[in-house]
Amino acid sequence: MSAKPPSTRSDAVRNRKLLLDVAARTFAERGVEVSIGEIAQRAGVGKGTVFRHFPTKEDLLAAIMLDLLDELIGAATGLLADDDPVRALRAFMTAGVEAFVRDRAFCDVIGRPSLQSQEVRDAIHRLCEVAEGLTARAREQGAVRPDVTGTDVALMLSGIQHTAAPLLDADPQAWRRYLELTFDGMTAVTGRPLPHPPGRLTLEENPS
Amino acid sequence: MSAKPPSTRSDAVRNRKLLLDVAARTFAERGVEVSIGEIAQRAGVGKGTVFRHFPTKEDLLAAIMLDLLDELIGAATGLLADDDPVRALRAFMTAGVEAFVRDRAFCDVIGRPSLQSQEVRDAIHRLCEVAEGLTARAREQGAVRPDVTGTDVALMLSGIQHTAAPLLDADPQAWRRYLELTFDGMTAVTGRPLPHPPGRLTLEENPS
Amino acid sequence: MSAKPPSTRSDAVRNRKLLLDVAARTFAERGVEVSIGEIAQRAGVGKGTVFRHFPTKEDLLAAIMLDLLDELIGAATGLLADDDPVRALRAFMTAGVEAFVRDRAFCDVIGRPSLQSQEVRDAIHRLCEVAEGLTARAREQGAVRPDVTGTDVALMLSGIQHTAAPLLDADPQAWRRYLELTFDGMTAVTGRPLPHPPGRLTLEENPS
Amino acid sequence: MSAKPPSTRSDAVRNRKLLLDVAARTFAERGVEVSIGEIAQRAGVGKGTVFRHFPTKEDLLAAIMLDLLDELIGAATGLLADDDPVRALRAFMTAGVEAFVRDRAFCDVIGRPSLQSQEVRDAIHRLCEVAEGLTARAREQGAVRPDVTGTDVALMLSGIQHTAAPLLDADPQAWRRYLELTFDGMTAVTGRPLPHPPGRLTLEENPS
DNA sequence: AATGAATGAGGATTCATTCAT
DNA sequence: GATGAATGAATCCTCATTCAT
Repeated sequence: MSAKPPSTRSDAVRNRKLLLDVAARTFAERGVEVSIGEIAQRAGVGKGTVFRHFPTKEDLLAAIMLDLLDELIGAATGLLADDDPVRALRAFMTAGVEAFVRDRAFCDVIGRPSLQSQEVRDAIHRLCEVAEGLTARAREQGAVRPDVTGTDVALMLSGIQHTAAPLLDADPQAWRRYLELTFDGMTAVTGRPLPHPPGRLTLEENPS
Repeated sequence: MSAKPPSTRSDAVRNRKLLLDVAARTFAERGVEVSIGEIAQRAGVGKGTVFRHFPTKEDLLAAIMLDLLDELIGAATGLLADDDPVRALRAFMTAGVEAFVRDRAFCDVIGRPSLQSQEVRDAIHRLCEVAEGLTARAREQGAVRPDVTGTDVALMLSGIQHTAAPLLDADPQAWRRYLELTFDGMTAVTGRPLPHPPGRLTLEENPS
Repeated sequence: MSAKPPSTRSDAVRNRKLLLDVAARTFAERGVEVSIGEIAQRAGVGKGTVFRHFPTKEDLLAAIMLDLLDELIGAATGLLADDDPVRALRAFMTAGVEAFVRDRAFCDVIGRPSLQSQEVRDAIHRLCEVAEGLTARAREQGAVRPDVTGTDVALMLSGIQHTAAPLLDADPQAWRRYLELTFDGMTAVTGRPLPHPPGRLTLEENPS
Repeated sequence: MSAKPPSTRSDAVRNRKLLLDVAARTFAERGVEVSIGEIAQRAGVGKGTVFRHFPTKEDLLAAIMLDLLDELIGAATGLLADDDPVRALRAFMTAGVEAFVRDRAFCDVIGRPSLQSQEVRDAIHRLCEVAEGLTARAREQGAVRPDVTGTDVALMLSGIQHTAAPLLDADPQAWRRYLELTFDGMTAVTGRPLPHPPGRLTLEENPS
């Protein structure tokens, strides 16, 4: 009852698609702060249309984030078929960091649980699971330390982006340096286990 | 001459201190978005009082950020005297990540150049320099890879915080895991240099 | 492209008109200092509505001043067709002084260049030009002294209002006395030229 | 009981004088809008000191306006002794217009009755009386038209300033042109009386 | 008396959201 | 369904005035 199914009228479908595209691009460039007004303008539709398709700004944002997450999950799932686990894991992390680098809103949302709808939290959880699939294969083969989890890997994508963030204006590829460094940390053979148990993301609304 | 020095009157000094404390705490908890009105309310003073001490919100934020940065720089400088370079570097990074973990506004400011005053940029630059001092000693002794710079280290502090961010509500120490992983990446002996040249932070205003 | 054209939707048109009316009346009565909030209240709309129609207070003021100036320019242009140049000039000055007398904001704007947008400056310039047209005809026929310009005439409209200002509450027609006196000064045959060259209004923003 | 006599303590006397000077200069340059804070700063005293000497901003303004008016009244009174009535009248008007040209706040106050205290209104009344003295002498000698009054003359001072106002930045002497024109209007022999009875300034508070 | 710290009402402006057309 | 007009809460900031030091 809360999630009214998207209309199937052809113009509405088209508009919904258009809005998602434009909003995605706009949020990506400028973060979650962009106003609905600007998105509507860029899309060439009225603000009312945005709100018809997405009852609140949060809903619109969530839809876009879900798309992004699904894409990433899809890519990761595909990589499970790669017969070189390390290459697959690296490809996944590369794609993941790139997604963050490209999208300021994605960074905002992942970094601020208060911006996450239940659906987004669920998708993040699924992402962690595929990541775990990829990680497990590399782990089993001894290519990454035994105590690195899929959640670790997923979380580090955002961390790598943020490490590089202050450099990205001047050098859009700066993240590659930190991805490599992180990768080396994951694969390092230290003999010492990581000093803190791995995390699990909270699936429920945080009542803070 | 344009920036009048803080008053030395005892009541004003007390209030200024109170304001900095309350504002620092508030910014730390909720990020740069908190309104001056709320800070005033929490401090039990009128809005006008905040503006008397800090002519703009930006000034207040900058003062707090400078304090934080100076503290960190001071700690790092002290660690230069430690005779174990690796221990010193690790201690510095620990302190740095803790600073980010404790303070959402610090994360906001470091991650968004548009929020940085020239003074803040300068302080960040100084921080990178001390970080380089600490890193160089560890590097010279072969404890960290030869191509890791102080700026790398400083940048990674923020990255580590962001990696752990989604876990911190449930587990405030989660960052320790990622600090260790990062540290291992820095110290890993791979034989391969990092794939992208190290960055330099821009010192001037970015005219974007 | 930056200044979106006023909406043509009937309710918006009505509201825009209402807003202009109310704002014009309010500005007229109380000068440029009235707050947007008060105008909105008097118009029975929300503050946001005012800002939707006029993005800044300055824009609203400019729109009203332009209307006023255009009206005056239109009247003056019409008077160019009058076959009695002196009667026409007097009619123009009468209309002009009346415009000032009726409108405190008009006085404020004309008297304070910092309140003038480029469009307003341009309109004032056009007003001076029509005034010159009217003046020239009277001058040619020897009815006004040879060295009185259209700009002189336009400027004196405001002067006459200010002369009478302190009397207007008690006697709303008091300006007629000073208009006559000024007119007599303009038409006086003294044989002596005016002691200072005529002025030209600056068309560009004053960088003071 | 409402007008506490100025203190006679030497430092207080000195401060009062200093404040009047600085405030007069500041008001003159920038009009009645200047903040008390700026005046205090320019005078090198605390805001509290300003309010000790002048309980409200209005009081300070009134004191300055009174000084200005008294000076003008004094000069006019002196000119009553000049044996050339026309020269004297012209000298008075010159001094008067200059006073307005020099002082934006004077213009503001004269033009806006709501800014006038009872004392200021009284002084304006006295000014009109001396002006009448000067005018009468010129009138008797047939040098100005028979129906021009001292109040007319006094009022026109402000009008002349406002006529020239838009030119004054570019040409600080522009008012001379309009003073002459006005003077010629006053002295014109037209045979026609002015079309509206002379005004009298209201002495009481206007309950608008 | 002098100071300048504190106050809070008031002002312009933005923006998510609702609703009449 | 689409539109964009209306709304009003929220934000930063200014300034006359009061009052503790």
